[in-house]
Amino acid sequence: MSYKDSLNLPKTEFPMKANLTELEPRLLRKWEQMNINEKIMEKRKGNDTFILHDGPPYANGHIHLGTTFNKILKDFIVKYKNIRGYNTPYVPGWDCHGMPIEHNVTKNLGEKAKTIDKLILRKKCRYYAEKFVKIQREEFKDLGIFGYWESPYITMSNEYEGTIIEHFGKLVEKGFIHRGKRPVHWCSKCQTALAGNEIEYEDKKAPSIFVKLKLVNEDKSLLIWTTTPWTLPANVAAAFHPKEKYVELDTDFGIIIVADKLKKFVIDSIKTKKADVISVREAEYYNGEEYEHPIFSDKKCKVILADFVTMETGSGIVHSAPGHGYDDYQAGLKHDLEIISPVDEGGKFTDYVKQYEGQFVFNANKNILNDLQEKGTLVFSEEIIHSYPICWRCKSELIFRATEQWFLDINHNDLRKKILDEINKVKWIPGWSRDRIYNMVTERPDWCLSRQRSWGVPIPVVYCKECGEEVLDKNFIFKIRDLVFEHGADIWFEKDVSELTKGMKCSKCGNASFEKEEDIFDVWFDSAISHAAVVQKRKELKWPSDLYLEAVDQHRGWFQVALIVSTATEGEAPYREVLTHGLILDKNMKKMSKSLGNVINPKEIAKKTGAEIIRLWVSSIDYTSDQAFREDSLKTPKDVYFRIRNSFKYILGNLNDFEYSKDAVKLEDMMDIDKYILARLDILKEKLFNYYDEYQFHKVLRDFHNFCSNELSSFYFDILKDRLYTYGKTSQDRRSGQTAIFIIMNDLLKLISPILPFTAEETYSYFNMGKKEESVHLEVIDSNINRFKNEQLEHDWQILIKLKDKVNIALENLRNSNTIGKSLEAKILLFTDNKELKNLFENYSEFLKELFIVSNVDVLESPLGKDPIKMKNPNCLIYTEKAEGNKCARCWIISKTVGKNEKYPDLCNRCIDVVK
RNA sequence: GGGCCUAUAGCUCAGUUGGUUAGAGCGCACGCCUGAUAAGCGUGAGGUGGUUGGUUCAACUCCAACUAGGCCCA
Repeated sequence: MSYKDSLNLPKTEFPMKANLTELEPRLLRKWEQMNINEKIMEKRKGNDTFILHDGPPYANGHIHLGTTFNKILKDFIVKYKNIRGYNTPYVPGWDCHGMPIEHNVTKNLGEKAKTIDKLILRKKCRYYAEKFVKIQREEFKDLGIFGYWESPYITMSNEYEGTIIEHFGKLVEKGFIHRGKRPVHWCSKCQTALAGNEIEYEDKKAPSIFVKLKLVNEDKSLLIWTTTPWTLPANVAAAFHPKEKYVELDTDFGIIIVADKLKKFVIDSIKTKKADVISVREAEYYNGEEYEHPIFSDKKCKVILADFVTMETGSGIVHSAPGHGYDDYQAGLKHDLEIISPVDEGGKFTDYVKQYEGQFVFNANKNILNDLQEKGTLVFSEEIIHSYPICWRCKSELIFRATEQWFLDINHNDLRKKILDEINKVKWIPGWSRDRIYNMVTERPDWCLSRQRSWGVPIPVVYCKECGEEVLDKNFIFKIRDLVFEHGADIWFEKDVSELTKGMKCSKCGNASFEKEEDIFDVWFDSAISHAAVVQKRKELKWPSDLYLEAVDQHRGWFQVALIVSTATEGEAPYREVLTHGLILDKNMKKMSKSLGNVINPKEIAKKTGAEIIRLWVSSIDYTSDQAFREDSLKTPKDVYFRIRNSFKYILGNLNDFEYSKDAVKLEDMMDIDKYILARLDILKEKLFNYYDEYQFHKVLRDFHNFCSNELSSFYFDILKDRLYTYGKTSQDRRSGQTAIFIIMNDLLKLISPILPFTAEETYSYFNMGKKEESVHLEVIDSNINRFKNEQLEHDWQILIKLKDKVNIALENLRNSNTIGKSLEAKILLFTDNKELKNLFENYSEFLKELFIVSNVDVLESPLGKDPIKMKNPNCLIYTEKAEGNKCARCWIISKTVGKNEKYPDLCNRCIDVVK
């Protein structure tokens, strides 16, 4: 007969199949309805805070795998700190101004863009940004991320824009802001500066010329090569590479100086018959040497040393015009060179260059060549075709032209040094991240704050119409700030300048009419002040933040700009810790980009597998290095997920008749194996707490999964089954096991809830734990990790488990010889000469067969004649046999007691007691 | 070209201050179970440690160069 009904088999509604794509929306709705964030904040009020300040993603397009990765990592930390009881307000934010949005909006406008009113364009940009803030917000929420989604920070809000202006005022007040020249890509047809992604490249014809620059004191010349003769009037220096050797050559064109490595190239290019090497010298020898200006003969210029000089082509000596080249500009700053840019907005020479005044630079090339020729300094000239930057809109060739810009002086008031000091106070994770930003700050130039664009926060400065004097006045700026707080930054463009400057007079000439600055702030300035606009202003937050967490590109970006502004205005860093993660690349470790067509949409994946699996994937990898995402990247996380889920299901099923308050067994009354597994639970908790605290999520997941898989499923649960199923329902031993798995469930749920918030919530709803919160995320995990630790048990069980592994090998041999199928058909015989092990066998004499899941275990007095499996240290011989007796119809154990009882002829004694 | 990073089994990761046969999970192969069953258990096969040199009695671990890839500059 069947005794199945008399068993306590697991029973639960908790579905084996997760069906995450159905579960997740359901729980999201639940959280939305109960307003989970508000509830959590209410519950944690007054507790220690942990502030993770969100770096704002750009409100352009849908979220991608990188932003998904980043937000999930942040959520791990916020949810972990929360379950540990911290008050962790998380305010997500968006970066809303800037070129990419303006560019997209302008592109959509087509021809109309050229004539559109600035205010209307700004309005369209605002709609555009709003649209994507909404889209991204829903996409982030779908990933199970908690936070102030209903009141995020957006950099285009009145309050935020006002704070940007306020901080500009603070910087002005402290003397960090100055005006200076800087070369930018300039379209002389559109008469506007262009940003990086507005520049296209096309093959264009250009002159390629070698020109002699005569040394002042000697009858020798430097030889330079250029493809932009029109920049020669702006020449201020000749750059040598500091680490290269230079040779003096006696040629058909006189004695010329070129880089040793390029002499052959030069000789071939200029077609000189004579080329005798007179000397070879280090670049340093020529440093500071004076030469005659190529255009203005009475002007003297100097040789400088600069790293950017290449040995790929040319002569190894670069004609340097800081007003017309970025390298030159950088070198110019370093060597304090004059920044000359004698070219007007239309690309025509100004009166600085009398002989070419009014000529369009590209047309002037010809005349310049002629003049050089006449002078005899033009050594060689030809036409080449090379890739040249052109305007994305009108396709005309761009020039590099120095323009007036606003700068933040990185060296004012020792700022650079202070920033470096602050860097040393911050904890950078991983450690090398400190070196990276330290080197960057050491090298970086002044920060150019101004952009010649429309969509951004205006720079609140006016110029005197009469004398051109700039009014950089904190009182004026703060007045504008107040207007912006009230009306938004559009007010700057809406109001007439006379209204804005009412009552003001030029401090220089006394005139009262002004002109508005039309430039806006670099968007990095927007996000740089989030620590002030958000962390300082929101009452639920606390400055400085505990943590910033962004990808590795933010050392140049957000980490750095925030640090600069904060150090300049507050005197210290806005964060205590900075965590950097790598980037998500495609399967070939290549960057994902639209043009390569290898972009993976997280929404698509989530639709198929659920966000939970993406979260598990995020937690499974070491984020400190870049990660490849492949189609099968989610395969392992899926398997891991099902294993974890099944462990939960097993526990829930076996607790269906258990009520902790009534049925729990006291620790001292529990069976040793139950005490042991609880000791292991404490050890697991201790490790996971440490890993979480160090933000090492892949170690959290690894150990959590190993616990579920090794310690629970294949070891503890497998052994426990017999007891849970066949023992008397209310027997102490069965209740002991249930008590253990109850405690395990209670901790595991909370331990994994930061990584698997949906599954933890689902499991929690099936978990009968008496008094419950509305959500698992309102719970706090017991921080005590020394409840069950027991060194003696740990020691003993280490040996027993080692023995079980050996027994498994013995059983496998028996199976392979077709003697048994399942282990219950076997009997184990053990022999040991080790005292400690003998003792263990005595203490666990009744338990050994449960441990091995066999029907019988005999401890022998002496070894048997047959071949045993051997264990070393402690020594033990293991023999196997087929168990003797009959199979109990109820518990399936083979026992000699089966058949002895008339009433229950097919049951063993143990089961008869239960069934009775 | 410069600063910083990465490179251990098919995949994701461990490997204490250099010291015996380099570990785990997943996957894979084979087998068992059929009372966690679109589950569970067992056993096993997988690694010239990116490459090449060097230091050392001894290097995955230290040093150098190189290769491939990444970020940020240029």
